[in-house]
Amino acid sequence: MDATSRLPPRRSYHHGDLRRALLEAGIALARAGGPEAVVLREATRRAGVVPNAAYRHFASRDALLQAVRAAALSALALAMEKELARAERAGGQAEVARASLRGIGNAYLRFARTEPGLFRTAFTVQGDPEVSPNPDMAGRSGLNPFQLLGVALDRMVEAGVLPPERRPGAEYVAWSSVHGLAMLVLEGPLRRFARTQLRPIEQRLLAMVEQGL
Amino acid sequence: MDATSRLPPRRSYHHGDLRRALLEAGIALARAGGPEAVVLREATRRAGVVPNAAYRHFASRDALLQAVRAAALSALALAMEKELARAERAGGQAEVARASLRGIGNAYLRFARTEPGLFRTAFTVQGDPEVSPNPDMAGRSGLNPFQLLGVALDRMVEAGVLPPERRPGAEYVAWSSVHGLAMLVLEGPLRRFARTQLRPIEQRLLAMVEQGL
DNA sequence: TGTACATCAGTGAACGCGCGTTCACTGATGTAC
DNA sequence: TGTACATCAGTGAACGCGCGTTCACTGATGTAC
Repeated sequence: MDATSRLPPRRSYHHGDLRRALLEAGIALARAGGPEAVVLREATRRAGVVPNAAYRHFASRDALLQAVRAAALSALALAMEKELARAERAGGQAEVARASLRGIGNAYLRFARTEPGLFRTAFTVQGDPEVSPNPDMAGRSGLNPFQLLGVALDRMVEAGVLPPERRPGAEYVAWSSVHGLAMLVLEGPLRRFARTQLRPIEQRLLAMVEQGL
Repeated sequence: MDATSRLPPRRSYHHGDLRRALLEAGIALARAGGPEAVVLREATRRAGVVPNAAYRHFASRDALLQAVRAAALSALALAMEKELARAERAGGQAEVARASLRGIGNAYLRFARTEPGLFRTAFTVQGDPEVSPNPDMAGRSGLNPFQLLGVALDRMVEAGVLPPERRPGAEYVAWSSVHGLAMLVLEGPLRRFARTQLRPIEQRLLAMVEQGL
């Protein structure tokens, strides 16, 4: 697209770190335009390399996309970990647990708001599932976003805020609510809402989850 | 794709009802493969007509897609209306109100489960918003799915089950939860779950919304 | 330290794909007198 | 009821597009002796 994003011709025949360069170009593309914007040829253009050179490092366009996706999930996991750490300084055990769950939800919604392209890349999978726990999708703890939500819910149980019998399956219910709001904001009827209108809706949703679980 | 879906060559030069034929082909395509499967050329093939003939009836591929989308929303609205009517026979006013909200949620989740292609076509908009209330998206009542959710929530307030001050914005919170679950089932971590595993999660989510609102 | 050779990471050129869309056309239909 | 003509709804042929991907290649690098 944009000429500034292309590199000047290299002087050396070898690139040096083409895999990383392609991945970073892919991330930039996803950030700007979501998964469908991750175009192999454009990534090679930005890396200053001929199109087919990508095949030394990625088996296909889809392999590149999956790597970008993993990076996006990892970024979200890192944001969640920060919130969890912050929650630990919240006071009593029950308060820590509640703050953890809210923190996870807030990190998720903030990620959707501030990085819509990466968010969509992370969560709208078109092809096959890929359920395997991939370390590339994780944060520093080695846990991915879904598992980090589990941590927050475990804290709720340990703190006696969530009855143990309601723990199984709780992540699906919590995840659904927050994910749905994120989607409505990104590509649904809430698309045109300003951030100041969104905040109260977000907080109300999180309160509902906390209470209704 | 499939030869059975193509019509034998017409005997008359004029088709007779090409617009309807194209729309129905488009709906069939969306049903089978979601929005990206709504391919103008394939629709004309199925209607037994040359590709550019479509332009007598639709200004562009996107116009056809929007018409299909409206039809999908209308189908959902009809399903919701049925649930609302059924809820009216539920007993006392409070019980009717609760049954209405649950009915709306169930209709939504069932639509996502049984018509994933149409669901995705209805709700994953790639281009511009189109917020205008379009009668083509409505059910018999003239209300679209979002407005029908509003009806259920109004009933909750009238029945005294939902405090009036919590009414504004309630549709966004309710919608988010249910929409999120539908998305996770269609293209998220719940994709591989059997229907019997899904049902309890669905019911629990709806209970949470009812309580947590 | 120097040379021979295998391996690696790029280049160059070209494919086929199916799509949406445009143009100039012609057969069929409906309307006015 | 019959004819003349405008309008409508199709046909036929062709575009350009940018993509992912394959093939045979060559320049650069690393390794063994």
